[in-house]
Amino acid sequence: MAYWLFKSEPDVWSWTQQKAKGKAGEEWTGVRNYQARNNMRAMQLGDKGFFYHSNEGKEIVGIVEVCTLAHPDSTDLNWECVDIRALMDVPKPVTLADVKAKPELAKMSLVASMRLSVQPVTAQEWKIVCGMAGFKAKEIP
DNA sequence: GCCAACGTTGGC
DNA sequence: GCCAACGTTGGC
Repeated sequence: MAYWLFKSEPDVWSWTQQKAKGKAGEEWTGVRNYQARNNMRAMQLGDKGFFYHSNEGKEIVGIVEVCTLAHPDSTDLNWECVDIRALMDVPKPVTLADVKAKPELAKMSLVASMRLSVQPVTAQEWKIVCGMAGFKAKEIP
């Protein structure tokens, strides 16, 4: 099981909209970057990810799960995407400033590869961020 | 709204 | 295959 981070501008696609899609989930369309696409190709069913609001908020607001493997992006068949579904809110959003303030997270893609829109997250980073988000050790998704 | 970082494109 | 020009992302 791997962990990821999905960035979205709330103006374009927000966590509220994602949650409204429920268990069915929604295509993560619009990625036009090879590295981000390769990350999606590597995803397995059941992989989990953070849902991050860029621009407005600049914070991790929820937990999602990959529910469809990479397939052609319906908005441009030359590209690919996965489907993700919202699992739960984060008890307390984790802001970019929070992440930057943690020396242990200096290597996290969110800080180190700022512009990448679909990023890998290590198991350790996942744990730390979940802790910051208010999950108790036993509740970490 | 500005601009730095960085990916992509295209001329050579 | 190099690299300058250009476009886009996203923090500030």
